[in-house]
Amino acid sequence: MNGFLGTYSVSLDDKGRLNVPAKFKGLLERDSPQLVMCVMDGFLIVFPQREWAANEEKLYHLNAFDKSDRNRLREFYARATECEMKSGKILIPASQREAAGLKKEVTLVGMSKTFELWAPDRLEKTSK
Amino acid sequence: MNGFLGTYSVSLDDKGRLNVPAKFKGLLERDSPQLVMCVMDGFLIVFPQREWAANEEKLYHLNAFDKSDRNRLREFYARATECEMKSGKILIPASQREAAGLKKEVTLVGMSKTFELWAPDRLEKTSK
DNA sequence: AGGATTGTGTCAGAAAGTGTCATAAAGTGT
DNA sequence: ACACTTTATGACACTTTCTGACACAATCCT
Repeated sequence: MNGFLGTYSVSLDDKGRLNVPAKFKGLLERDSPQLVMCVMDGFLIVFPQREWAANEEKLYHLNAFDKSDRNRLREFYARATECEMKSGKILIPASQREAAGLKKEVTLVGMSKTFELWAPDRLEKTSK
Repeated sequence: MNGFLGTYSVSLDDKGRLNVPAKFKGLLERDSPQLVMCVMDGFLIVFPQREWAANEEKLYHLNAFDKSDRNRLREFYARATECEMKSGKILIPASQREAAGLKKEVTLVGMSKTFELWAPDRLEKTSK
């Protein structure tokens, strides 16, 4: 597999779990079921664990005792949550669902190393 | 696990104890229940014991006979308290609660190696 | 000592998260 | 086009986690 590709429309179950499409499932299983889900402006990005770690490295030069550096670190970490694919599903925490305006229907967009979760209406607006 | 990630809203009990979210609890249990809690500008930082020690090392290069270095050291140590997670909870000393303006609701922000405790209104202000 | 304040363990009910399965829908090979 | 396989959905039962409260222990104060 070449990474996460394509657009899928899936529906969340009663507890807010996302059923991972079979094609993505394969990728996650090979790597690891560990994920980090991160709020961006109005949508969510899902990083496989390894990919998240790679992004985190870019922050190592920041000084946690410096006020403005610390603010930048906080922005990054505060929006993230650890998740796991369990029984082929990913539970999207209530706070993240809300941040991304996710109701029942969710559009999933592959972005190679990561993938995104969108409320269908929001995606439509940005792609115009 | 990737360290402390995400934002949680928790409420203190009648004695000012914080109920540690399950995801953070796991991390603390693996390391040790020993913590150091430290007042920063208007919020609290919680260091797992090991992380505190690592940070302390960074301060060794400061000169104990230099006035401004000494002031920085004093600030750092004077505001720190040792704590422990007991029965899955952390008691936040009254003085720290006051310094951070914590009432019933507390927002907990993961910062990878450490995490922060905020009064919700204060956090909102700084993130703007 | 007695009373107040602060700290600690525990538990019940509510809320949130998890595993599993039956059915429906979509995809595949011949 | 058909039978068959795989995948997705919705539902249910169950488990874990969170909250608020209570009872008790330790400490401090006068």
